[in-house]
Amino acid sequence: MENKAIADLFEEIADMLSVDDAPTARFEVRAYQKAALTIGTLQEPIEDIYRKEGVEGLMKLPGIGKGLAGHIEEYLKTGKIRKYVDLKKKYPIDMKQLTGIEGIGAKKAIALYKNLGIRNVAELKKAIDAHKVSSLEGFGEKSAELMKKGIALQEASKGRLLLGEALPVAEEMVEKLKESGLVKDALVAGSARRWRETVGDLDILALSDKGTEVMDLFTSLPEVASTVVKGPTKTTVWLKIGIESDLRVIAPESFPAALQYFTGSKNHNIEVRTIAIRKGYKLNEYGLFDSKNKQVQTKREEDIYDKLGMQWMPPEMREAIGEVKLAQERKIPKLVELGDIKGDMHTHARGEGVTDTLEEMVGAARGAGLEYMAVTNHTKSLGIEKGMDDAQFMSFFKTLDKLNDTLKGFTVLKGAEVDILKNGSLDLENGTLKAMDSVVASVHSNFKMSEEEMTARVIRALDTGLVHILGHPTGRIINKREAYPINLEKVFEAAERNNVALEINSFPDRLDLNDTNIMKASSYKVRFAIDSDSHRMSHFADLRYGVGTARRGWLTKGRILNATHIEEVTKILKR
DNA sequence: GCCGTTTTCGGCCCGACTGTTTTCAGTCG
Repeated sequence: MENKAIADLFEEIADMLSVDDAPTARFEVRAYQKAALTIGTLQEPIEDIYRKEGVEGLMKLPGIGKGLAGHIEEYLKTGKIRKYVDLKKKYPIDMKQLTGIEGIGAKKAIALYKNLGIRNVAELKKAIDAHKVSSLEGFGEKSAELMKKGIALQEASKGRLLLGEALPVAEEMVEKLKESGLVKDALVAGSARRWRETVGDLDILALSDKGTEVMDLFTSLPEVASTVVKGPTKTTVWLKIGIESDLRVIAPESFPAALQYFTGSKNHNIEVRTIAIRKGYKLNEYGLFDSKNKQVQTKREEDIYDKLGMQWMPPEMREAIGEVKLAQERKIPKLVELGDIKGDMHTHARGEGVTDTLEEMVGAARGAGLEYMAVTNHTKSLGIEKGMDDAQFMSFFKTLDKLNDTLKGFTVLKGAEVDILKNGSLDLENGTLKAMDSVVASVHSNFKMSEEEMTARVIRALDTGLVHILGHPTGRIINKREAYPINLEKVFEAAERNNVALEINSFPDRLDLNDTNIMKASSYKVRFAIDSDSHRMSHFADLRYGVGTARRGWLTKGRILNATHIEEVTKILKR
């Protein structure tokens, strides 16, 4: 996938062009930035588009014309772009690293190079300490100090955080704003509202007419490490968890538009704004305005979409991948919701546990509103997780039978998360597996196989006909481990053939399948299982991340195996 | 460098905030 590399190159070309004095240069800069955004957020590998449709295919992308399509072709063929190489000779600096520091943009980075020969952050640090920066024209003591702080913060920055780490912090801050009585409403917008698997910052909106007081409270919250900028309507802080957070205080008449605007995505907003312009409106974060610049009354986000001839769509869909057209045709699907989930097909619990007991896990599942859970412990080859052998499973199932006799209105299903061994066989006897209600099969070892071998391994497991659910189908751990090489199309075919549901694992660092793979899979006749993979009581709360991911894959309730009551799920599992 | 139901030429989003500037430029989103 070359998308990121090309987007980065375009971004850097834009930065280097931004110091050009030519009157058209600033528009060229914008063109490169827009193209970088398009390519950076493209779902499909750009090399696939080029392979299938050539330069013409590239030119169909928004913001890509003849010139930029030519650059992309050049990069795909030769691995470099001449224009970039030439500019880089002029400015041999680590642009991405320098502009990554708060307060440094392209122009300051280049000014630092021209005047002091600074090429990277290490050299910048030295120059600041030698008081060379503060004496530079256009810079001063304060900006030098700010840069120094920026460097320290960048070093402490965690980049993009898991949604599962960031969202609870955002919710906590929103709660404190609300409790203060200073705001009429507050909520999380941005990529967190879209349930992206990772977030680069947290955008919070507050409805209030006491901007200054709200901001004072915000900057003094215990979650905040330091304040970056502070004004009555917009304040940016660094959070202790290593990312930034923006709070915007919005007036009531602007709230729907602000919510729409700050939820994004940027590409989605560009599409929506284009429609607004075509219909004679102007849409910005303050409101929807008609051709006489008079604000159109909107009470809710829905009203804005409605005025533009569109159906409202859930934030999870707003990634400019076809949802705008669907909204115009009024064909937005009703996405699965957390409340639709009736059971959990993949949990871990023991009769007597080192952590939480079986009874405690059942209590937690009930507390999460579930009607059933399959207990699917690991199998013997996973020693580190105390995997059980055939005899242990059969004896454990007797414990489950006894437990079920004591439960009313809740069912514990018998299952296993059976290891898919290196050769594709399953880690338990067929007879043991046949005694189970729910067999989740997963790969936990030998990740370093070729794509052919891994694909054949998983398909062989599915073709046993003994598997109900394929657990975390790609094995990726966000920010830690890549997906193992596997031909998912072939796996989806095998899942369809064998009536195997594909898991959407809700663990915040797994979310596997992810949104784009769910989309790909949904063209096959397969069900999905949104599972918590709970190892302790608190993990059931993570189901919402799996649901968010399913919604980002545009899934409806009807596609979800465990969005059915116990009677029906039992029927489906029995086949 | 892109783009076209006001244009194949002449437009291209803009507001908040900060620092160093005495009226504005750079950064950010």
